[in-house]
Amino acid sequence: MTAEEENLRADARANRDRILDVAREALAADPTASLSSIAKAAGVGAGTLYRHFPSREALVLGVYRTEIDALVDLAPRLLAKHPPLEAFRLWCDRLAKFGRMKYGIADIVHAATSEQNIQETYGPLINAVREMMDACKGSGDIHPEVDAEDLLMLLGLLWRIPPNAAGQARTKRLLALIFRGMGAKNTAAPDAVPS
Amino acid sequence: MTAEEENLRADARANRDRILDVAREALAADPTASLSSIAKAAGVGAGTLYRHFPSREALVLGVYRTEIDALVDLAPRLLAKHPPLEAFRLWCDRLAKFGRMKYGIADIVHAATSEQNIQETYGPLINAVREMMDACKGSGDIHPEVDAEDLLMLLGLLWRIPPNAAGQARTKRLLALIFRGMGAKNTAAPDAVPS
DNA sequence: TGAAATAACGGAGAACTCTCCGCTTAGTCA
DNA sequence: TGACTAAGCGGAGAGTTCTCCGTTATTTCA
Repeated sequence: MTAEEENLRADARANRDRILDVAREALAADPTASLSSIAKAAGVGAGTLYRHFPSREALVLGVYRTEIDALVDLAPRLLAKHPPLEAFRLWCDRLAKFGRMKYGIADIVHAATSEQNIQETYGPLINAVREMMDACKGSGDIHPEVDAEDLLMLLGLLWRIPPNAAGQARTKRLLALIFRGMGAKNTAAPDAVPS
Repeated sequence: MTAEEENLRADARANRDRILDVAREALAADPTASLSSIAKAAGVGAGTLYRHFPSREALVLGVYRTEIDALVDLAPRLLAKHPPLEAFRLWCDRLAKFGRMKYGIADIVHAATSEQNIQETYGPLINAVREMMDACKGSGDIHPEVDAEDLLMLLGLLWRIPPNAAGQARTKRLLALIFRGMGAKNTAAPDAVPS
């Protein structure tokens, strides 16, 4: 997953970084900012932007790469400190919270689920989920036939929920439903969700 | 929900019908057919098409309105013939099947979940779900706190699954997970899903 | 029936996405 | 260090989406 960043000619790499910098600001200010305006602001042609990020989704994923990596890193750390099921619950809460912060951009990420050019960023996320699920299966906390990709699909849904009070309640209900659907017993207090 | 069809001037209504006719064919042939090409084929200006259907989603929902209505009508008929939970399961299977047939268009429908101008078509679907869920709650088959809109969000997800063999397996797994999440006991044979 | 009122039309045009391909330049090797 | 060779650039342009608003048609009602 670093292949896209290494083996790049110096100028290409500089352009890539510059585009990401500009895009981070532009998208934060307005999630619908046009790609051509981002290209112009970064001082590159549209072709250059599209070569590096073939779609809006790819660019967004690039921009939030850091946050996604952090989420991936979090998984083993939680597993080390908590029983599997609890670790998994906490991780999902964090994932939901991340989506809540990025609402308006989240649907783009979600739409990207099945695109190949996204798999590179998406893959590590799947691995993190799988790792946690395997731990939970090992401890008998969830059904063994539940699939990591299935689950990530469901979790991606959480990112499409508006970040208001009603949305937070819905997130809580859906997470509860999903965990129950995976066969988890009601061990966690439903109010233990950190804000 | 008929307000959009009544109170229309004669020419407007004729245009609306013609657009739907043309769009049905054009979208069946190519789900990415441009809206301007559809407008041209229907012999109306772009403005007219957009006034009737403010977005691609609205047009698609209009085109599949018949099928959606059929799905809505199906709910009470199933409830009359089967125990609540079984009726609900059968209905969800039909919903999944519908999505499978319309793959490529389904994501558009899914994306429209929170748009107001879609609520008219979306509303009856929610009502159908609520009706079945209430029956299931009445018979104690599912948890009382599960929400109809939550569930429809989850079911909408099924429409985004590719209609191949792997996709069908995933659909089955997800439906099983969702029903388990709602608190349903494993009553239905997992192979009872009609193709 | 003949205006007046207003619902609806339709296409020009602004803004955008994405591709194509001739040109430029970084890396390489004798 | 001077060319050679791809990798990379960038902008023109084709195709879209969606809006705006002057024009046209349908109702209504006197």
